[in-house]
Amino acid sequence: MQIDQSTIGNDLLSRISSADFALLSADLVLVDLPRAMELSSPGQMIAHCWFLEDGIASMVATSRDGQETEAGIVGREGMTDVATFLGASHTPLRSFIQIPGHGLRLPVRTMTAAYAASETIRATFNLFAHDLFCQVAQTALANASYSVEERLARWLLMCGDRLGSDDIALTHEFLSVMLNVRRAGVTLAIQSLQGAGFVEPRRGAVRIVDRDGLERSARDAYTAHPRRELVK
Amino acid sequence: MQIDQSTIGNDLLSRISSADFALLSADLVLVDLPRAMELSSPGQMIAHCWFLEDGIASMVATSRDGQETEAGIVGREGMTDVATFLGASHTPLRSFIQIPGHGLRLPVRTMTAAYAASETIRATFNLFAHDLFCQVAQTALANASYSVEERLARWLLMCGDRLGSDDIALTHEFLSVMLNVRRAGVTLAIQSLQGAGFVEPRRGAVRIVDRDGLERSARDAYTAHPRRELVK
DNA sequence: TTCTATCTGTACGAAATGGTACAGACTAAA
DNA sequence: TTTAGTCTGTACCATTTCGTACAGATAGAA
Repeated sequence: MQIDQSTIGNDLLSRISSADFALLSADLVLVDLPRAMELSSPGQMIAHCWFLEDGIASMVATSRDGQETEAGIVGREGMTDVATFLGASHTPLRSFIQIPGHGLRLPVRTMTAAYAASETIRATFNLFAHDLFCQVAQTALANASYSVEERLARWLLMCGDRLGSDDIALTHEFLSVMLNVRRAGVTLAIQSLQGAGFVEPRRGAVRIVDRDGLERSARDAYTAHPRRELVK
Repeated sequence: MQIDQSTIGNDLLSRISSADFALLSADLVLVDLPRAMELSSPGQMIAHCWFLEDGIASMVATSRDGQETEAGIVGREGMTDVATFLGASHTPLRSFIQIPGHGLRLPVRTMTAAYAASETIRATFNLFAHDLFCQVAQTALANASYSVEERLARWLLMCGDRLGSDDIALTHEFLSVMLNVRRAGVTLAIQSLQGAGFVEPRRGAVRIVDRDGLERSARDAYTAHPRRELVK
């Protein structure tokens, strides 16, 4: 059963030409993406690419001693893992579903074949890879230079962008793991942002109520929405 | 005056086939790379790619408020900037020469044409891009999870790898900017590593005297040498 | 040699963050 | 409605790192 390109919410898949889409469509499978589902694991061969339609996947950098920090996030504007079309059979990053949703699964073999066959697919996917690269570099900067509150603000904004929503359903505990800070530190940062009137805490969630204010809170840790370059 | 591939010390250029090399060689220009030379600047069009033969280039992530942190480094194993062949006309990163040396300059136009023309060039360069991506992700992790001393140890090891030397000629002041820590913090970290017998400070330089010890100091912030995957 | 600029070592309080613990609030299941 | 589990708010001290300052050491220029 073929998937109709016009019904697709993933930006990469909907933007490519119908000829390019035809290179992929036979092997695309619509799947549920429940919370915590692991999309790729460090050190393991990657079997599938994942194109998100909604929800958010997180890419975390890991070290052998168990440290984990989020390097980047991907929503409907992208896919995981770029290692596949860049020719690496595995990745040191762990990708998993942070906010559940739906997406499309594609065997790596089909991805690499289409990438090899079509210059326009390469152009589209390479730009996404570059975009993600920049996001990760920005995360490295944020982790070295900005306070917990600023990093949290950046993170909420990036999630909001990708969800197209101002409700971000994640616990303080979870946020603290992503940002590599204390759980109590997240609570304090949220309170501070709440005091300024930028967010409203809920149990198990945070709601953005003043996006501009939140952007100011993030200072320049949060810059442009990554889609901008692709969409322009 | 053509450049002979066999005389080239850059790993990317020496590894590609002679047919692939022929796509580039007419436009390659051998250049000196003095300290602080800017190879690409945030927000500006990229005119040339740079292939290092020795020395080290630094890629720093920048924000508008003037924060700067090193996201990754590149030596003879690679080039800058990956944005060129990934199809982005500019990059948010600033690249400059950290440790002077020599290299080859190539117009972006030639790079993109060769990338479009040759699947094997794509394979080689894409793997490098993925490698660099992983390095930057690891930097994001290090910045969030490790102490100044651990990050410094990682950084010295990465430099040593790329230089093929244990003498790293950089001042504390410079290191502090790269790591986004106090200059005095670098001094203390070096003293600690010296006390353990892993490095020896010189004026304007640090010498690695016990590589294994330094690796232990870096804990798991420093993992594998990035060349491993490419060379294997 | 002498001078000057740069680099390094050291010190101090201030601020941010970590580690940990515990109580109250909320939610969902029994 | 009760109960158990989870989540959030708060507190305390320890540790790391920052900001800053200044003196001594070193290298190169005059």
